[in-house]
Amino acid sequence: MKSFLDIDFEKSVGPWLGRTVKLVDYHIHEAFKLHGLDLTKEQMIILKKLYEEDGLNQNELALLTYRDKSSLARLLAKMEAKDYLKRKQQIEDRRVNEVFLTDKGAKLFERTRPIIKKMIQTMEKDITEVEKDVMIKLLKKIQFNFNSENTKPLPNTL
Amino acid sequence: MKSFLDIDFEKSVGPWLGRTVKLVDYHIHEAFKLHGLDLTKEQMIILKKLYEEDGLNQNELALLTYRDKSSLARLLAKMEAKDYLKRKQQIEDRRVNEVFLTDKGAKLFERTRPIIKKMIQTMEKDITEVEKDVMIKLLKKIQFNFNSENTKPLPNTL
DNA sequence: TAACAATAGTTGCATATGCAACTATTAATG
DNA sequence: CATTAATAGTTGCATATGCAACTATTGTTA
Repeated sequence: MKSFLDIDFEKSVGPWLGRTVKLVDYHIHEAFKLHGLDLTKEQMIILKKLYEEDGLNQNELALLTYRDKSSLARLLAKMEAKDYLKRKQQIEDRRVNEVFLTDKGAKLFERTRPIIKKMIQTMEKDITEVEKDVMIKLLKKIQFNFNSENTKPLPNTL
Repeated sequence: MKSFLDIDFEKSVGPWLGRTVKLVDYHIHEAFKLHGLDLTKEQMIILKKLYEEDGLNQNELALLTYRDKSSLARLLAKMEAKDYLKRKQQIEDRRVNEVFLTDKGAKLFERTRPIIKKMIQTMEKDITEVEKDVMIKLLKKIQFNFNSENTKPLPNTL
């Protein structure tokens, strides 16, 4: 029941992209578990943004991490429960929560760095700088193609 | 609070891959919604596999789609409820469920093809065949790198 | 043959995600 | 100033996902 329509799809980069991302996610998860870090990839990304700039509010974090604000809020709740960060209501504008790393959160993030660094080395082994640049260039082009052919504005999560 | 450790990470392909996949998912979702197809990308992939080979069992489908068997089972349950497919217990081995497309499911899948085809055209606009091959070659290499540096066997879902 | 092992699938618990509707607060406007 | 609009964040409902423990069934083996 193989269809002639399949041909294009099989040769598309889409499935390859998806599977690669899945592998990356899996290996990050495994590495954190192996090192006894109670942390997901998504939570690590939050820590990273706060480590770069502490005191961001939830909206800014959502934009920076391409997540829906509700999804972000729930991530923060879990991380606050684990004492990785703290939300503080801004006094000038009481709608806003500013998010700050705790010492525990900052130290945890520092422990993730060599793990991630090693994972990138593994992942990009035998891939030259030029090839990496080509890949990123192509990924950017794909993203550009989507955005340009789009009448409807993209949601903040993308 | 910018750290020297960031440099490598920012230049890694990882984040670019992730964001691109997210965009692909979003656009597939939007396109299906626009055409009134009550279907997710994941469900479409199941339809695709069954369209190619009807009567696969759940284990085979899980392997083919790189999903956990429990995740797959739940996808099937939803799709069976929408009458896109039907599970039939095998009589020779009553542990096995064979999965068959319904007419509705097959017709639905056929309706997705031109939509997906067009999306791929949009996505890969101004990208040459050579570039596409390079990209896929690099993605394969990344996948190979992960698998080779891995003592622990990968789960079926990858 | 009876006990144990392997296999297919399901279920509980957990993660993450987005959309839409909602609350609270602040800003804008008539 | 009072009503309305905009903004930040939360909550309900839905999707998908993986792991581990479980059931049911079949295969193996002592």
